[in-house]
Amino acid sequence: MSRQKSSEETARKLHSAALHLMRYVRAQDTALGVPPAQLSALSVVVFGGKQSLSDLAHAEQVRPPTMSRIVDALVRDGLVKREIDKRDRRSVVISATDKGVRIMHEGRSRREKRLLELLGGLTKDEIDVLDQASETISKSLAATVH
Amino acid sequence: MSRQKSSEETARKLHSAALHLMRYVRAQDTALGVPPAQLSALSVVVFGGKQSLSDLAHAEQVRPPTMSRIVDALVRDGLVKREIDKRDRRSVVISATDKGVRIMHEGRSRREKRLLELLGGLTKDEIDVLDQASETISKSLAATVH
DNA sequence: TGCTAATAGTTAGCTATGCTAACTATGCAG
DNA sequence: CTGCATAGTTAGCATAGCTAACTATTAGCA
Repeated sequence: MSRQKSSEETARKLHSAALHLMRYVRAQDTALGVPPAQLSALSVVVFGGKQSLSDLAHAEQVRPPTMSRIVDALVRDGLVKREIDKRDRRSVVISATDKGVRIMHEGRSRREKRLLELLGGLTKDEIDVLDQASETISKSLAATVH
Repeated sequence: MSRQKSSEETARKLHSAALHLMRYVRAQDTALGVPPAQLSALSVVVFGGKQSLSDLAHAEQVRPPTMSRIVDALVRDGLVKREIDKRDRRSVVISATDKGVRIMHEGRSRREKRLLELLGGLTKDEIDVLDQASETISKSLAATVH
C-alpha cells in the first residue's frame, strides 16, 4: 500500500528524474559528431518528412534566422537538401539526404539501446508503470495547448 | 487490463515524454533573465552549497574553462561570490549571494507551479503512477554508474 | 631541502547556437 | 500597378561548449 504523496513532492521527483534521464541519453549523441541543435533538427526532417524552414523553426521552437544557420550546417555536411518551393518561390523545402537518414537512424538506435540497458534491470511491473507514466505525461502535455 | 508492452516501445515513449516535459518546464526560465547554463550552475550552488570550480564543472558535466566563464557571468551579475580557498590557494570557492538565492528560489517556484498545473488535471492514481515511475528512473540511473 | 611533477584555474581562440534588426525576394489584394 | 504581407537571409551581438597553452600553487621524494 503506497501512502498518499503530495503533488508537490511528485512534481519535484518527476522533474529530477526527467532531467537526469535526458542527460543520460543525450550523452550518446556525441559519438555521432553532429552538434545537438543540428541533430534535433535533422530528426524532425527524417521522422517528420520534408518541410519548410518556418515549419522546422516552429517545431524546434527557435527563430527563423537560427534555423536558417542550422540548415546551412546540415547542407554543408550533406545531411539535408535545401530546395526552392516551386509553388511559392519565397519558401524553401528542407529534406533529408540518404546520409542524413542513415546518421539519424544510427543515433536513434544508440539512444534506444542506452534506454533499454536502463530498462533491462527492471521487472515487467516496473516497466508497465513507466509505460503508463509516459502515456499520462504525453496526454497531459497534449491537452495543455501551447 | 494492460496488454504486454515491448520494452522498445516503452523506451521510445519514455524518451518522448521526458523530452517534451523538460521543454515544457524550461520555457518558464526565460522570465528570470538568466541564461540556461548560468541558471543551472546557480541551482547547484544554491541547493548544493559552496564548492570549488572543479566540483561545479563536474556536477554540470562541462570542462573547467567553460565553468570558469559561466562563473564570470554570475559574479558580474552579483549572483555568486568567488573566493580563494585559504587551505589551498590554487582553488576557488563559489558561493551564492542573497540575490542569487532569491532568484533561484523564484525560478524553482515557477517551474514547480508549472508542473503542478500539469498534475492538476490528473487523478490520485495517475499521480501515484508518476511518483513510482520517477522513483524507478532515479533508482536505475543511480545504479548505473557512469 | 630543493627539484620535479601534479593539480586548480584562467586565457585565448575556435565552433555552435540563441536572439533582434534590417534587408531581399516573392506573392497577394485592391 | 502599387503597396503591404510573408519567407528567408545577412549582420552583429551574447552565451556556451571545446582544446591548447599558460600561471600559480601544492605535493612528492631523493
